[in-house]
Amino acid sequence: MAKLEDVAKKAGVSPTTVSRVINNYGAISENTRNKVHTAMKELNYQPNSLARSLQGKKTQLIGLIFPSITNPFYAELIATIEDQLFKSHYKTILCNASNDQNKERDYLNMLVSNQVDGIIVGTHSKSLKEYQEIKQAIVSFDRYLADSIPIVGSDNYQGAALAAEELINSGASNIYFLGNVHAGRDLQPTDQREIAFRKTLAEHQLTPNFLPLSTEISVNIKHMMIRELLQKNQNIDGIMTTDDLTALLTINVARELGITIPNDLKVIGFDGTKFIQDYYPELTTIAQPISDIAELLINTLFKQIDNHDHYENKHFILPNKLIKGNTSR
Amino acid sequence: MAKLEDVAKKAGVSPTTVSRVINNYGAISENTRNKVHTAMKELNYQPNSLARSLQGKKTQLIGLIFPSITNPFYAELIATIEDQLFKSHYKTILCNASNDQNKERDYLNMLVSNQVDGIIVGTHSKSLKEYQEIKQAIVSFDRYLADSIPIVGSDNYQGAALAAEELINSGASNIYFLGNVHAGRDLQPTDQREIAFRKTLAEHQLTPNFLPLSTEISVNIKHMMIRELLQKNQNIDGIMTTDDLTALLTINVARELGITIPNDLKVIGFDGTKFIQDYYPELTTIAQPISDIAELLINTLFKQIDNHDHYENKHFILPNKLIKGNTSR
DNA sequence: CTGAAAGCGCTAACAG
DNA sequence: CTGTTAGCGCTTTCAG
Repeated sequence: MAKLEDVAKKAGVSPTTVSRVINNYGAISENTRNKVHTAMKELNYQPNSLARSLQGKKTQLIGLIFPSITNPFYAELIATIEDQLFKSHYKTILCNASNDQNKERDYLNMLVSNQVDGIIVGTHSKSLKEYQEIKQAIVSFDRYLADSIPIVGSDNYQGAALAAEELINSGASNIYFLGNVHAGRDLQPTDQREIAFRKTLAEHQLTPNFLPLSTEISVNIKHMMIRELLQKNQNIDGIMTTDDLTALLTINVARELGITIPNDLKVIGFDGTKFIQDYYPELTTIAQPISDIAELLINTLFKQIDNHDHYENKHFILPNKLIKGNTSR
Repeated sequence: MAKLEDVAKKAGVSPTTVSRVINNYGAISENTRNKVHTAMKELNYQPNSLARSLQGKKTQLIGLIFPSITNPFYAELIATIEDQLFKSHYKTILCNASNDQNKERDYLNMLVSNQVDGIIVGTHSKSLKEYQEIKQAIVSFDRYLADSIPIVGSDNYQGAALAAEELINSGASNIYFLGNVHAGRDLQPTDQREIAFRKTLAEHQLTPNFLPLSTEISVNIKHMMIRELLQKNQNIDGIMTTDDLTALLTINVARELGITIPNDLKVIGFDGTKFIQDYYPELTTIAQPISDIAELLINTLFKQIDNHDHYENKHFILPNKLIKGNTSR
């Protein structure tokens, strides 16, 4: 691996000069600049980022910690963030925490050790105490980590209320909520979905019903649980889920059991990724504004990096939209 | 950010001693070890990886360059690789090249500058000449990059032949191949799918038909093109696609047009991710051995890193499997 | 416009 | 068992 000094020798100049042309710093004669460029080409020189960042220069690296990359919602959010960061000349280090606290901690430490300029956290398990002590710029997607860490998310309350109303307007009255149900301790932003569901149904004098489905359990088991629910409870006529994949599962189960959608049963999902709109357009769902979320996450991070802004108990909330398919109405 | 020297002062020892306890190197008395640990805790010390790696120590970082993370096949392959690497105490830097040559080049340079211990490349556009000059350990998924870069992939020929035979055995005779069609210049491993398709049909005295669908074009346009094909060509009775998503699209179009699957039309996909098996179990498809691919990619990389093995025109090929759903037969 | 020298945070001989 | 010293590859005063 050629180093700066090699380039300097080859070009017949000092290391300082080479550094200057690389960084476009100070005044350099056209002649020496050319000599240096030629030498760099010939040696196939790649600057060593480690050495450079060791001086305190920015790494131009942003770490993302997310619970999963196989879930289309996270995949699209991550891809959008990555794309926008790239356009701002930042590279992304993606860490897949897999809903595993220890892994999350390891990756967080790795990011800190590698001096990333900022961190975007999207994990949804209970939060690590380590976040309290982070010195770098940091922002969270839809989850409380610490008072000093700003949160960006969609309006879970509004979205879920929209979903419940859509089911009710479609004529459903025996409605179930499938998905993560609030554990009991600290309230996270996504718990607003459950709260909105209860409230909206109450406003219409309807009883809210629940099938708790933790993110931990396997898809096959979820499938089985939904199947049991629909078999035992033939009068269910409305289901809202906390993500689109569970809605897909529900539709599959309904088909297996000969339940007609939307006549016998109305289904509405949550997330509304491009993936679902492309490959499962029939699904009615609540679409989160992925692109806006990404942009706001990044802006909030950049304000910390560039202006040393500091936040305290800050929560940015973006509105969701209803996408009407054929599984409701 | 506390540094090693701060810890040393606080513990009343030399920097070397602190370095020794951090790296578990040499002999240290229980007493000093404790003092150092206490000091580290109190200062919330995180070693600076950059400084450490600058000495030539390994970074324990592996870079992945993939064309997309929103495609379920890549998402699952990436997640599997990441998981296995993590278990071997390597962290992953995921780079999303988005089918963009310049982005791919930028990320490659970034990985080299950041001194990653190895690189796994899964992009499928035409290859950058930069790969010729890479000095680090490197391995490619299903694509030729340079003679010195080993390739790991599934048996595209066998998989596609399996798919074509499944359609023929299901009674199809007017069969189309939808997906990437070989451009004409250099032959990539995935081009074997098209070759196998032609060959297999010829063996059965059938004419191969094609609807070329580049990965570049948008899903909506693909949808439209498939719709036109099926409308104009009512006697098509078999379709094989080069990925499962295109198969999903085909099924959607068929439903729109009132074409019954598998009676009127048999469809078979390619990839067979867990995602498809979970949420679209009816699809008949060719499953790539994702977990084996991940393992072999990593082993091949580790042999270069640990044993300084060197490969020349090496191509590892893993077999595919048929997964029977209800869209064929 | 160009160079010499110091130092970023850490590790690795070499001493003791 | 512990400390001193030099140096990884680069940037950055400070001189000229």
